[in-house]
Amino acid sequence: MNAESLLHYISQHIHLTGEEIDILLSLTKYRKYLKGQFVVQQGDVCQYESFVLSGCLKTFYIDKEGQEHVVMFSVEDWWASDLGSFLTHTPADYNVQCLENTELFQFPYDKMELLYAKIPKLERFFRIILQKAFVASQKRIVQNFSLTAKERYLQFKQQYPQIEQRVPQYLIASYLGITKEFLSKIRNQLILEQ
Amino acid sequence: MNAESLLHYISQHIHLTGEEIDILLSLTKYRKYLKGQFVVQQGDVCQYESFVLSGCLKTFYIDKEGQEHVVMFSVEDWWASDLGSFLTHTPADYNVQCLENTELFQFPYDKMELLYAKIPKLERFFRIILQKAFVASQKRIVQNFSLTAKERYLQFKQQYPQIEQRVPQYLIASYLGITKEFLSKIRNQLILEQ
DNA sequence: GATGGATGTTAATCTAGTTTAACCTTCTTT
DNA sequence: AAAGAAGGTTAAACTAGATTAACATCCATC
Repeated sequence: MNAESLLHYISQHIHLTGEEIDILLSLTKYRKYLKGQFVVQQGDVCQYESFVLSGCLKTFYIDKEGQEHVVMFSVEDWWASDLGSFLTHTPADYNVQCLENTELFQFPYDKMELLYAKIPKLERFFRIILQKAFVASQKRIVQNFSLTAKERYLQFKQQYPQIEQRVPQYLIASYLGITKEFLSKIRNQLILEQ
Repeated sequence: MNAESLLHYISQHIHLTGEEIDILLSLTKYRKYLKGQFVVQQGDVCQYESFVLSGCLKTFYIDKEGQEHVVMFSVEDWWASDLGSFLTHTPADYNVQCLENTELFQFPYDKMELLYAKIPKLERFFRIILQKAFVASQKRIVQNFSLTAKERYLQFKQQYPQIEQRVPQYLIASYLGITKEFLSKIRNQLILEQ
């Protein structure tokens, strides 16, 4: 196990003492998942906020027509969870599934209040990362409206070059809100263009 | 001036002592705007997080074609800001404009760290409202992909009946990511249906 | 009460992106 | 090396929603 990357990530926002680190590690847990395994299933209550130590996951939603919509990808140093379900302890709207063998560091629902009580600085930490996540989410909403599918794809490639390499095309299409056939057409166009 | 509604809103999430309330009020400010006035302008740095005491605002983005895209509406007991600009102190991507005469309670950028230092509980407060905002934002992304324009309109009416009454139709169309002409068509369809 | 600005509607034409369906290419697994 | 799965491509027919343009309505204010 190796919590180094989590501690390094946290240290970019707040400073924890050795004692606080011990408390943090005692109240959270490390877990490995295999490619294909589900960390959260639509309908179940999401029990963890999971920090990605290694690997890659997709968060997706199955709509009433049975269509899959990718909400986000999570790679190293990012989070995976159905936050809505986790916070309100109600059934999850989303699935979270591993696209590769994955190592997670999990913050359990029933330990959160204790964690915040023992390490109040964590309030600040989560406030800061939520601010960033919210800003990014708002930006994505506008882009989905103001950009064409081709522009969104180019933007995605530029913003997440690592993810583009690791994830199958049809999932990227889903993330962009288009069909895999249309993404294939866009890619063909881009090749012809240069 | 009447900070009651802000204090009531805050009290739903954390408890402030009388002394803390005094500090809060001394470091923030009340301001009135007229219909049409801009609270934030695209390109300027956003100086405040503003809590809405009364009135109504739109946050919108002008794209490179000059088209307006409404990102959110803010009414009583909600927030208005370009959070990305506010947090990173960089030029705003969005405009925030009053749709009615509006009373705001403003948290200044250069007082935030002092506020957090003097009232650490505010970290928790903002963490909690950001969690909610992020969850809502993620949900909107999925809905924009998985629902038709008509379904999104019905959903909007149901979720924000107050806003639908107060705001011109063409802005609702923009919020839904469709043209005013198409929204008009949808409304006509809905009338014919029943 | 007329003028103008802001809002809303209707209808014809157009297009970005979907659907369907067939086929191709790679990995895995046996 | 054969046989599937899983992923990716192509192309024709289709549709949700955009665009354009003309007209209608509701006001505020001179």
